[in-house]
Amino acid sequence: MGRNREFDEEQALDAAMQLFWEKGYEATSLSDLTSRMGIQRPSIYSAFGGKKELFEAALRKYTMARASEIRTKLQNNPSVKQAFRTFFEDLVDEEYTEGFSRGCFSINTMVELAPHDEKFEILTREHQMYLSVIFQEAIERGMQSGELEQGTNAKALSQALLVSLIGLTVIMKSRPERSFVDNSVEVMLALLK
Amino acid sequence: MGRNREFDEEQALDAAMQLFWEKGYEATSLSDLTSRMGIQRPSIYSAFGGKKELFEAALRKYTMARASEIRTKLQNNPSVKQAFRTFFEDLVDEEYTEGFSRGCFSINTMVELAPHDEKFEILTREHQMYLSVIFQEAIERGMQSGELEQGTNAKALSQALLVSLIGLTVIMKSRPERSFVDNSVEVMLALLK
DNA sequence: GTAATACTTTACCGTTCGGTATGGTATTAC
DNA sequence: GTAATACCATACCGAACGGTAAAGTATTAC
Repeated sequence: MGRNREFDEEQALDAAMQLFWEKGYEATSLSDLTSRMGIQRPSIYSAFGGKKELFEAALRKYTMARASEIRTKLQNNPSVKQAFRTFFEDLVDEEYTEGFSRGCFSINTMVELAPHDEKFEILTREHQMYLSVIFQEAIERGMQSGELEQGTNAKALSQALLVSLIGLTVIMKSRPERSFVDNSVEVMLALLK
Repeated sequence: MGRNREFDEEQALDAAMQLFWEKGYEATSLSDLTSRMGIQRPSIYSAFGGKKELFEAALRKYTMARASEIRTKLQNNPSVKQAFRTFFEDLVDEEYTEGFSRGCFSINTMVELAPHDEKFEILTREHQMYLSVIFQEAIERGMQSGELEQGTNAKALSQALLVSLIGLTVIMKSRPERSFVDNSVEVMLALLK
């Protein structure tokens, strides 16, 4: 009995995710959230708990979506080298096309919250570890198909590529010349051989 | 005429730098600052202007000190390969030795402020560009001495190494297993040949 | 229809925020 | 010594913060 929730919880969470992604945790106020989510303050508390809990839910939603997106992109191409190239180049294209650089929600959180909050240290670490495994599996596929050298250290290489991806994502926030980023991508992709 | 300033401005700025470095801009309050700097609130305003201006002064102090520190480390070793290795390994050691990961003040600022404040976009970009030139000069020295291959693209390589350095610094905030970082460093250093 | 229930809305809570006006105090120039 | 000056410390400002109590409203079960 009783009334049913009027707003779409998933849709509201998505709006919160966009906002936290853009502005980070501290700089996002509850007023920002209510106006963007289209619901009132107590609705946030009844549906999600509080600001921190809402942030965590938003981050979880983001990391799950992002991981499966990356997995798909790397699997869609029969050539592993081409798959990584397209992935990196698309990433750069998107950041330079948009007027604004959101970067990666998980990376932003690693910088803002992970050093002071163990929950987010763990959450972001697990996401990065998961991505590095996705990278590793793609590289191992390339080794099995003969596209990549047999002697390749798939684990170390995937970890280095992930670290480079993070570095790329972060430095683009300072809007360096496009050639800077393009050069870096070329050097990284040359590791795949 | 009139009274002279009682506190050491440079020392107070240094305390502010440490605090902003640890906690970022938004999460650092004026109360935090006054207690750590050992001075009262109006003294901050008369000496530095305001919170944003104090932050900027602290960031400038940091980037200048950091750049010259890095330049020194890369010049101190006759072998460029060894210089980069020591530089990266020391960086990792320091982060894993301390219980707490401050990372790099400029990188933290790139993530927190650069996307929303052009002044810090420019400031952080210029610092990164400066570092990449330091890297490039080191690599070019290595090419002249014959330690590195003549065909090396010094510019692209230095940019890629800088991007990797940023990625390393950031991912360490999530405290991955040490082997993860060590592996990445090995792959990156292998680019120097 | 009725009573119970759970959501929405409004208004408000104490606290903390960045920033400043004010008054006391030490130092300077003369 | 004296007057002018500039720093220091306290107290305070309005605004915004995260969070919640209370009242109104729609929906449910019976």
